[in-house]
Amino acid sequence: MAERDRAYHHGDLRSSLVEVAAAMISEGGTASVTMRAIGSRLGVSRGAPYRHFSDKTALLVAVAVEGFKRLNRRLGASDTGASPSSVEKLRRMGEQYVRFALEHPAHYRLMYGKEALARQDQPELREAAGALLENLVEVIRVHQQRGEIEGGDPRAHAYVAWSAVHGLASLLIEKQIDPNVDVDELIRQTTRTLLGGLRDRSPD
Amino acid sequence: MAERDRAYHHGDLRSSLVEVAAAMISEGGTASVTMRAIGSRLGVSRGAPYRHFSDKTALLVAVAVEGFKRLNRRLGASDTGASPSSVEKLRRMGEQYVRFALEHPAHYRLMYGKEALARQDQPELREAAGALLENLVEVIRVHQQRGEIEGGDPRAHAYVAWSAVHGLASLLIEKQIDPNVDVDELIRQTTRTLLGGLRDRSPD
DNA sequence: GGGGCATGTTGACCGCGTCAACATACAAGC
DNA sequence: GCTTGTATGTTGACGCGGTCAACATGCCCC
Repeated sequence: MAERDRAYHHGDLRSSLVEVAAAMISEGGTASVTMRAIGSRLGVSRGAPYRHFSDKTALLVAVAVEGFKRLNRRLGASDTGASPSSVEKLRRMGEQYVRFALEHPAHYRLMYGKEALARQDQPELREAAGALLENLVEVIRVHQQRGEIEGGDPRAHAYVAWSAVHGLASLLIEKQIDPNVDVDELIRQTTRTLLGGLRDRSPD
Repeated sequence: MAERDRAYHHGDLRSSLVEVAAAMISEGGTASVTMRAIGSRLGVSRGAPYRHFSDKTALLVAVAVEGFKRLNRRLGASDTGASPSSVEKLRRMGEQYVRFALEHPAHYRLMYGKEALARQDQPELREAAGALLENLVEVIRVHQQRGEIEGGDPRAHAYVAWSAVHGLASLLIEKQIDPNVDVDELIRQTTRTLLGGLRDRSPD
């Protein structure tokens, strides 16, 4: 019961701060997030957040953690309904990953930006980002057991897959990709190429 | 002769600004780059840069452009000495790409960060980043003609390849990858998987 | 050698993150 | 119920950083 966040003056300000900060990031980008703006949006003064976060970065880390959790949930959800006997599941995960980034560009940027990641000491962040990787590893391991993906360290495969989808997401978000290309098709092609490479490694 | 940047008061301050800013980014990260610091490092006041750049972001864009040019040069150099009749060239390009990012993390971050990319209106930046893609497309086209890479839009393949190396570079830079893994091996595995996927697309 | 423009300087302003001193509200024990 | 302590929120102030306007200075051209 020691953890009751309930109402002293405001009532669970900590959660509200994270929530509002996330909303502001989505609406106006990271630059629009200032301690003063967050406070005023919650009817609270600029100093109030410092009772819950040591500094602004700590708040942003919390927002990033929240982002990783949402992303993890979403990837986990791509589980359901997938035809279970093909790499389809991995393909869907990749697709959902990129889609998440496209739908929440500023939030995604924060998750992978140095602002948040400079604080990898923060165990929560390490854990949330780590969970992403672990899920990937697990899925790959399953596919390996089914012979759908070549053997070898599943973690290495996971890194490769992660790189591919993260790279695509990043390039799309940062508008490095010609807006005329069909994004859906590009996502499909990326996952296809990736899976093709994982499936069949011809010797040198 | 109209473009002589030579000495009014300082002597080609514009170039010096870009140079010093790039150096400071490498040494102390983007946060360490302030107009005042840049100025004092050049023996110039804080206001001087504004005679050459409309604002700080414009300066950073110039630094980013310089980064893309360096990266392009480096990728072009991986041309020489590669055994010309295999995808080896593409593999080397990928490797050099990631290595560049690892050697200049802050600079690389800037190149792909919103700070610079928000100014895509800036034609120089579009051009420098575009050249990267064009080079990739060209190499892929050559490999396609040799039958080493599957057909289809080479631009799409280029985006996929770019995503893979950029994603890996980004994850490495942001310390998302377990420091215990062998980076060289991971780079090799990524390019191998990528090329495998590009080479051989088995039908669904 | 004087006028005009490019370049550099300085003072000032504002917004920001942050801290310390202060204020207030809630909980618990008497 | 009242006191007291602590968790929470407020306010004033500081320093830093980007930026602009007013001013100063050097260079080129006529």
